Amino acid sequence: MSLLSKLNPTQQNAAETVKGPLLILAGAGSGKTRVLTYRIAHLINDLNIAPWNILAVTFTNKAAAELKDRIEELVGHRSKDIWTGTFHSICARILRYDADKLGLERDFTIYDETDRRSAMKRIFDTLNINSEDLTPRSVIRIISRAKNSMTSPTSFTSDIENTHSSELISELYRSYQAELHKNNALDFDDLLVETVRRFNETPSVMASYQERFQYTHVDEYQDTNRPQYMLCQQWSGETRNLCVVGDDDQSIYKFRGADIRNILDFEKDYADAKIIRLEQNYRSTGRILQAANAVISQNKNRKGKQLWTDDKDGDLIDIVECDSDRLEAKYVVQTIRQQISTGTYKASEIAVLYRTNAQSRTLEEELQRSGMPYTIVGGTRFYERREIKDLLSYMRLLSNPADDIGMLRIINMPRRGIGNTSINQLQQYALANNLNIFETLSNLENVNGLNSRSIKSINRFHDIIIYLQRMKDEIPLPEFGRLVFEHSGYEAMLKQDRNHETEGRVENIEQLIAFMAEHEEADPDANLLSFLEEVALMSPEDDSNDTNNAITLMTLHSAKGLEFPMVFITGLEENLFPTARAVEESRETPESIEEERRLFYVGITRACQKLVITQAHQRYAYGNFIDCKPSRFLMEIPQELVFLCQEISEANSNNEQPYRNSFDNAQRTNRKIPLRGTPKDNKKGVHYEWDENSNHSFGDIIDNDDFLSVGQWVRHSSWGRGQIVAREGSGEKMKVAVQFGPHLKKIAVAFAQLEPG
DNA sequence: CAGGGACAAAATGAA
DNA sequence: TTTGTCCCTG
Repeated sequence: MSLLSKLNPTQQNAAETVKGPLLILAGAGSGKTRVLTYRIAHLINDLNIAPWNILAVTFTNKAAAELKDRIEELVGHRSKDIWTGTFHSICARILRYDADKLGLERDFTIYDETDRRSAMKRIFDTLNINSEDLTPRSVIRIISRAKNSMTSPTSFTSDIENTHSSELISELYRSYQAELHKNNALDFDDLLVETVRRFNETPSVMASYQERFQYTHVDEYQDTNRPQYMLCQQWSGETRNLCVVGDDDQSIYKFRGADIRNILDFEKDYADAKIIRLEQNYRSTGRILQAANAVISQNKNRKGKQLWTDDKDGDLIDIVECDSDRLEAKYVVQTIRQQISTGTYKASEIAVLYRTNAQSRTLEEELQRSGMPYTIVGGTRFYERREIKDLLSYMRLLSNPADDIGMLRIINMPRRGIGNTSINQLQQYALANNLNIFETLSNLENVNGLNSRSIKSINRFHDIIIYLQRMKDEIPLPEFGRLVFEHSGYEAMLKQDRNHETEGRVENIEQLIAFMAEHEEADPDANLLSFLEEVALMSPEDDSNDTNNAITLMTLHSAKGLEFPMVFITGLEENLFPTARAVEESRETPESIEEERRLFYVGITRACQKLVITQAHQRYAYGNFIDCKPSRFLMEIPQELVFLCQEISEANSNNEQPYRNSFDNAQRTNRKIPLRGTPKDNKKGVHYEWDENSNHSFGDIIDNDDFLSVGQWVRHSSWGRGQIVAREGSGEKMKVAVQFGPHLKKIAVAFAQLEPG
């Protein structure tokens, strides 16, 4: 019996069409991963194609791993040799593997957003740029856009909406590339652009890959940008066995250069292309699909398709109006609690989606208050935490000493007596002699203006780096990670000021070391470089932790490709979803709202059975409340599909303390909170650290004439007026109990650090 | 060169 | 309102 008999006729057709260009227009939930899986298995099993001749590009590394697993179930261990990965990871692999032939250093570092911003900032500093409307950030944005449309510094003209400053930007672009080159680094965009460029320059290398990639598959084709489009052409080469899968209605990455025309014009690019539409949906109920179809049909710019299902109509879609974002979160959490307690859905079957990462905070607080398990995908990502970036910068520097950005990050972290003046001298010397900073460290006697103490400190640092460099290939990866942590002095620094915050940091680093162990275990050829690469190219969806029994919180973008039995989409308000920017742009170009609508469409089609959409009348942002109007998208859902309900504030406001986000947040994270007295009483800022372990009791009386005496009122920017009800100690170490709020329900105990004297 | 005050920026989405 | 960065001072 044939492998493909498990597919429906259209799917079968798609899996069997292996020669020539093929576009599979796959609607949401139409089983495209299934088709890809079976298609590749069919190639290997039935057509005897060698696995290493098959390439499959997916949107995340996790998706790649899943695809491989599923293929393995059909063809066994042979699946190991299939080339899979994201565009970025495959390019990185190629660039490293053939670095020498392509004119690169093999150990190049991959710069992320923060790194490239630091690099640009450095350029701003050296060129002494102080422009009103140009910031490192905005320039990076423009350069990134240029790269995504394959525009080099030389061909850069003012075609990208900048007026008079195009020459300057072109100059900055050039300098930026020079800086990266000097640091032996590539940024995310370069991985793609450089592969395309170097393939063109070195046809022999390109030919070797074309020979290898006999059958190329690209998932999520609607979100490819210009360089990715060109890679598709290069990789599929003369065989033109290119199978792209996508859905024009789900194109949501315009901001990073995705060009929806790639999919809309596929037939023009490949005249002999075959097109197969998958429109039967196996995921959602009838009503959810009807809503999705109705919404997306408002878009003009699309190929057009109608999803249909054999499934039942299912529940109505709940649309819930809430008074505020806080109540919205409460409603979501309450509803989830109900569903879980009645056993209708498990936590892992529920997802809460939102437009912007910032919205997760309120939801997170409410979930935490209710004690329900949840996991946040993306957001403040693990690898962007300070301590993790610092430690990774050490490791990066050790594998690529030319990486000045990493060097600058850690040369005085932990503080080791290398101050700004010394660092500036080093930088100047490096610049003048065309060296990187690491190289100047062994030439200190030639650097002007260093005093003997600085030289001593720098030498000590230099020794640390040399030692670690020597050790990097001597011991297993996780052991090495620990060595870096200890030997760099980072551990000592964290241990020195022991509080809740630093304990969290130590835990994070432990976790990083655990990842290193995992990485080494997964890949016998693992080394420091491969670990750093994996980390750099990780997508937020990739490092989602234990999702086994937790509610999932994520942005709509991250939700692409996933499905959940029950889905909440929150914040359906004008200027939030669609975003203010999209609303504004749509005044001139009405179609700019369409991308947002597609995003909403993606959200709706994530739901299998139950969809709840919420909207708030008021939202808390930048410290005050703003009024919100319901999103236009809400009106696009046909009324007969909707159950409308309202969530009124009175129902909840009775016994809740009046504190807003920052209070809970601060208590939870034990962050230092600046608490200022009223100007009349106290002109100096005083820092408090919340001390949850204090057993200080409410009635203690400590009398004192100091400005923080009992009975004194103080004001905090978020929590309003509070009164000191108790105090302990004096001078630098003083505990003060401050009470906020009218009902005397909550006592905040503070640990004060006063000005000496 | 560490610590504090003044001031600006923040939040669209992400490999 | 909160957070990060720059510059100034002791």
